[in-house]
Amino acid sequence: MKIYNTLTRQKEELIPIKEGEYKIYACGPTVYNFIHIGNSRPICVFDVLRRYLEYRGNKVTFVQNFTDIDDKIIKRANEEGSDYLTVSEKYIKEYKTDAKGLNVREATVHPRATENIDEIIAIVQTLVDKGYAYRAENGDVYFRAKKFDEYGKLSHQPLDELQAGARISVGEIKEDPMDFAVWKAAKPGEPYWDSPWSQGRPGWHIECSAMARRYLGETIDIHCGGQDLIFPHHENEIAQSECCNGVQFAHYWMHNGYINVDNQKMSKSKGNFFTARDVAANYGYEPIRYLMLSSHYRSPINYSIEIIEQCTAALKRLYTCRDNIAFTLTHAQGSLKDGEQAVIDKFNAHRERFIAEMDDDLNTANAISVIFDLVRDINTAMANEPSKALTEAAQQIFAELTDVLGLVYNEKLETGTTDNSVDAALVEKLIADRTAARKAKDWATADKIRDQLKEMKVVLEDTPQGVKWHAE
RNA sequence: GGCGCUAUAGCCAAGUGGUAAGGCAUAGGUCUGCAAAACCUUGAUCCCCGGUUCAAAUCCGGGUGGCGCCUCCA
Repeated sequence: MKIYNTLTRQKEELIPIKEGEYKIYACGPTVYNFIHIGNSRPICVFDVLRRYLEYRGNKVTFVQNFTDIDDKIIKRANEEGSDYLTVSEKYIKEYKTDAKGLNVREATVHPRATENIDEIIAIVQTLVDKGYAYRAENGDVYFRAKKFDEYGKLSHQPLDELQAGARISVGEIKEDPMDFAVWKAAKPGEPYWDSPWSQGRPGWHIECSAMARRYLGETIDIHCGGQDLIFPHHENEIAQSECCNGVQFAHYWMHNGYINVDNQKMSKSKGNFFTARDVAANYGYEPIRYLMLSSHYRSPINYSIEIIEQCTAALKRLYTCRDNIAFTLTHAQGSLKDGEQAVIDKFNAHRERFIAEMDDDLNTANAISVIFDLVRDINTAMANEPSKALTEAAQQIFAELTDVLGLVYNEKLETGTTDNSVDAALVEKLIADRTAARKAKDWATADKIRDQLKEMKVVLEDTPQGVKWHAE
């Protein structure tokens, strides 16, 4: 498999440290608010990376952190008149609700910054001992960016150019404008932990270095995150980890593109964001996941409601196919018939292509197109009185491929309506009445019943094998 | 100022040398009592101008438009 490595700016063959095992670290959310559509992109994309690696027979250890202590969280707590723990607990819970809705599997470990203070202090201590970090007079501890020769190797920014353009205030306390905080002394009223330098809290970048090392070791295979984290966050992580441990931090760096709104970057600070929760309320979560996978993960996506509706329509086709298979399975019989082996061969060819596309830098857009090609073949086969054996083969490969992408995971495509319950017994009775009316060629009555069912959000399909219905 | 990304049908979106995947929408057809679903058919001089090549959406040069990072942000 090849993936694009931000470090080298090219597609590279993905080779793990230990064959058959991958250690992946993904930067998780700072939990001070509901996640927005943009936040849901890395979550979905890297969930697919993990699923695919496992599908190909690898063991994956996937670590995603929660930043649960941070300026924004403290600010939020002050606004709400609560404390940082209340805020972070609340939004971790909300995050998990959204992640579950997006069909994102729980990470192997979801460490929290505040549960790893000892590890963080240990790393800062090593950096101070080695001369890479220093205590400022106010109790902050800063990293000497210029002391690390390779600083800038991920973002490919020459140090002096960074300085020229950066609007970094040359604080009195820092030796150099490029230096960044690894430990921040608490201001009055702020939460703090004891440390050799001051009562304070960890800087943002150091926590990822600490949690990656504690749960995955000094060198990991893949580090993931959004493109906006390349600088300074990931650059700083590299500096801290490599100066501390003396070995390469991550072999591969993967970064997803942005979600834009009206071609502008969506961000919490701009306020032009849509939360996943809000979109899900009207369309369900799955169209969001579909959208994230419908284009290449490094390309920008321009979000709009129209796009979400197109995604919903596309998904509907997948759900219809799945339902067609299930319906056929209720009456299909026997082993493979003449000519059906050719259909199986076609299915297998689709699987091969699916794998080839995913192997090419996780081309989910093409992987989806393969699934649609498969759907066409399955639909054709299902319309042709297939044997039970063929129907089961169709069901198997459909589930197999959609599961790698984590799509088609609801009992029915959520429409956002609050009441999805249907009285199945009543539906069956009305269908029986309608069937009787149709037999008597009483079309008026038959259509009336169909309209009645439609008002109940039940859609009918007449097939040679009987009436098929589904709730919308 | 430095470093990058991007421009493909009405909309979304693959495709890095051999005359354009897939989805949505549209139109026509098959099937159906009518529908629905499905299936078939239907649509692109690949932003512009040069160049390289037997051959370019794809490589090179130059434009133009859009966007991002360099500051908290997925």
